[in-house]
Amino acid sequence: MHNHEALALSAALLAAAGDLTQRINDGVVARGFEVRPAHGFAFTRLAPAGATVTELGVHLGVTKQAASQLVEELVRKGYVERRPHPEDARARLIVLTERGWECTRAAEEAAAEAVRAWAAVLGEAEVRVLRDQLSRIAPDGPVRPTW
Amino acid sequence: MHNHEALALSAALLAAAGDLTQRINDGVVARGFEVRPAHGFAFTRLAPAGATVTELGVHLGVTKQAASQLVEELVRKGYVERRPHPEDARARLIVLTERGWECTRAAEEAAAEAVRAWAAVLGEAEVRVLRDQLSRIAPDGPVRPTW
DNA sequence: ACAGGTTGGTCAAGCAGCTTGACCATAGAG
DNA sequence: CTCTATGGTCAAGCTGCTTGACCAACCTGT
Repeated sequence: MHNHEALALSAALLAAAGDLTQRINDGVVARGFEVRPAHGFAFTRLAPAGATVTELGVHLGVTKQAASQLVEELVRKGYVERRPHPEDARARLIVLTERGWECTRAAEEAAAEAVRAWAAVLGEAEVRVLRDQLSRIAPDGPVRPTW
Repeated sequence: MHNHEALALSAALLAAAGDLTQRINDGVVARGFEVRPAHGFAFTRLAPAGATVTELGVHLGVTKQAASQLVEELVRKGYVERRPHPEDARARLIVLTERGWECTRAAEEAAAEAVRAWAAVLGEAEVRVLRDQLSRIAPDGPVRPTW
């Protein structure tokens, strides 16, 4: 593979990621939630069993202070709440509220919608292959919100 | 494909894009260029035959004012220069300097290096398939630098 | 038991990079 | 030869991040 092809791959990857991010966020906003993409990335970390502010910062690739500000905003908008951590009195466990779960489901719907558009171009099977390939590349790297 | 799988695909795509972006930029910086990722995205638009500030803004997904500021920074650092536009006296054609071309080549090398790491995991053929699939999804969408 | 260092979280200030709004010069249509 | 649209810059403002300082709670070793 020549050098300029590698750069083209990068550009295609970034364009696809940007396209998808915008489609999902647009879909969520259209369903009546006041959020930005970074919030969605936070939800995917919080959904399973909650997380601390510091863990959230690692997941998003930002400082814990920035993560704390983001949580503050989500609390204000009613999507999450801070609870005392069951095992560490210093920490707080951030968990989704019912509204937060609704928003997460809306994001899943919007994501499925966007991916269906891809499936129409590539075919269902190809999309599955694409997902499998991608998941082997950066298994649990941080989702860096800005560049 | 279930909804949560679509969201997982999105996450994988974003993580891969973030990973790749950082690797490329790290590689370019290590080769002695003082740039951030947005500059690289600008270069890919400027490389073929130059571009106007407005065109650059469209490519990057920002306002022309923001693009103008970015160009100003690149001029200051010696990577590009503003020339009178051959067909429109209002416009200016932004073109790469020799140093700009060096930086572009460095980015291509760094990108090839990063993609080689992927090929070690997926196999050369799979990477080619990946690129082809991606290029069919968002052919020339803007590279949105922030979210 | 407790001193010393580590870790989770917040407060506060600063800043980089973007946006909006205003403006000028040139282009292009009628 | 006006009238509107377009390319570009200047200026001001804002958002979301960073760095630095700090407190409270944890966790060692002694």
